[in-house]
Amino acid sequence: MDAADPVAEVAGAVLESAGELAGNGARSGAKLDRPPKPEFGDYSSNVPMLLAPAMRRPPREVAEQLAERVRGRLGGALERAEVAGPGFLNLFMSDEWYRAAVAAAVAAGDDYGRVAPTDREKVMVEFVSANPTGPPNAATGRHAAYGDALARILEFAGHEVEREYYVNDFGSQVQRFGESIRARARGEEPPEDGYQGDYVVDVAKQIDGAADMDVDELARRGVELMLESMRGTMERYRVRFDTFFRESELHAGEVERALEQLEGAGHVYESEGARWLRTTQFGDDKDRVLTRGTGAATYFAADIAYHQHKRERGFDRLIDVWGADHHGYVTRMKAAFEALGGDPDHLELVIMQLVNLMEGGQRAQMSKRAGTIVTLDELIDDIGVDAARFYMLQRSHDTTLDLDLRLAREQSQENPVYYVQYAHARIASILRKAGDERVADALSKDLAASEEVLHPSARALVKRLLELPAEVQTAADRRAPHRMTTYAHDVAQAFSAFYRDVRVVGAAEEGGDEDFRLALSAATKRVIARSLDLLGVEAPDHM
RNA sequence: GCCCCGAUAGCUCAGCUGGAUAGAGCGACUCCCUCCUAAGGAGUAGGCCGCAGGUUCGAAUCCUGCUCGGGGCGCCA
Repeated sequence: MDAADPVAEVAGAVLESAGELAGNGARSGAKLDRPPKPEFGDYSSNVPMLLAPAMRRPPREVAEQLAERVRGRLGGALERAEVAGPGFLNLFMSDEWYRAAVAAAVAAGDDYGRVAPTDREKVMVEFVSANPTGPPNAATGRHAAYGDALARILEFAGHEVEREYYVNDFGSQVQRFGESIRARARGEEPPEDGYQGDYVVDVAKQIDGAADMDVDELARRGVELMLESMRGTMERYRVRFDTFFRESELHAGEVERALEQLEGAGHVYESEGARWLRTTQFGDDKDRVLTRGTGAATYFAADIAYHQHKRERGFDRLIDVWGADHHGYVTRMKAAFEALGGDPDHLELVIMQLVNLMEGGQRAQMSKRAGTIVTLDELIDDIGVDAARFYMLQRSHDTTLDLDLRLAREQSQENPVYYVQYAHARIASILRKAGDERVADALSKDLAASEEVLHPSARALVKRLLELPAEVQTAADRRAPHRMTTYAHDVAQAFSAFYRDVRVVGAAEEGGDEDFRLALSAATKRVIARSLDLLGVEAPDHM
């Protein structure tokens, strides 16, 4: 049997058998599922129903033929195979198979769950990229948790990943930031369209002679101070960026170069004194301005240069994490990317839906401009990094997230994250009780040779652990870190049932194999730790 | 008007590249610590999976149309 992936071995047996029956063409859509009820076996396949039309036989008859061949292939790993319902093939695995499966997971050690990509890519994940004119807020927290977790997952799935923060340190907003700092330094109110928040006062205090300083210089220094503070918050939030790329760098020639390239490709025209990109050629509903009548480049032009710059840095794939308010920007960005010769499929623009910070049912506003903010730091102070990250990652990125502070605060002990962490700590406690030497000894045993008769709870737990590689793959492929939160919870739950039904330390007293149970517990601990790590959440040994 | 996202249990949401009797957490109610951590466990109640059609052996899942909610439609960034 394939020691590396017991589930793949089962799937392979089914697919190969199907190929023998109907030829290799008839396999698409074939799946190995985990059935909803124990009576339906450990694994089931819909293959018979898919093959039936091609074979011109009733699905259940096809299933019988398939069962025969699968039995031959799997031998002792299979307890029995049954045909059920409209034509499902249900497989019941033997203890022998389960023991070998645990042995395989244990043997993989900390690498368990790591998947080998068919196509290893160099990926850039650009995220947060919040304007450095205000403190990070809850939305920043969602973007940061998502981008970071996605990067962790892609790395674990075998890709080479770089994390970048694009700093918008250029243009009118930054200008207004400088003006606001100067006003505060002079003890005045910021301009109407400036930044009203108190943090501007703090920034002003940190810059000597701010009252008389040039606005551009003030803006520059202010941005650097904000960035420094952002970096601190991100570090606290366990988010690390490989690079901070400043928009201003692009205005020293990169933007002009990108525009010339577009012009050379014949996608640019002049009208009403402005230069336009013919994005309509690439599916946009209207053309977009590159340089204004004043001659100044638009933000769009800079962004084009930025993405061209990314391409030139040799990435196979660019993933940008954007806020919901940027969705209208997607088509034109992809259009520009394509106009420059890029493959639009290799530029992924992930749109994060909003975070609504609620306070006891009331909506808390999050406008950076008005300065009425619950900052990310305040959120972390309130509910902790682990809960904050887990909460932010629990939901799919394309659903609006309601985060009720009062609830998160009150329930911080009842939070799902604590449930998962508790399971981890509990296993740590069991292993402590057994002792390091006992555990090391158990892990070194030939578990496949164990005579442990698995309790249904143990079987359920093993099956959960075996899902890790597929979950990692799915989370990576679908850019869906939230999958790992559900999975982590499921594993914790499966362990709780195992803990309830099966004694680990002192297993011999109830006729069990302590070595096997210790190893299974250790493997579970690793899986939980891994799942949490991919989310950037800690896995404590004590709680 | 156009574009994006959503609509699943009282609340917040998983499940969505089609499978068997639709799940979790929280909330409500009833129980369980002589026993490796009760931050735990067992159970009960709670669903026209927004509506209407369509495709299919099979639809919460795919397609079309509608309804409602959120967001966006600058020579702002």
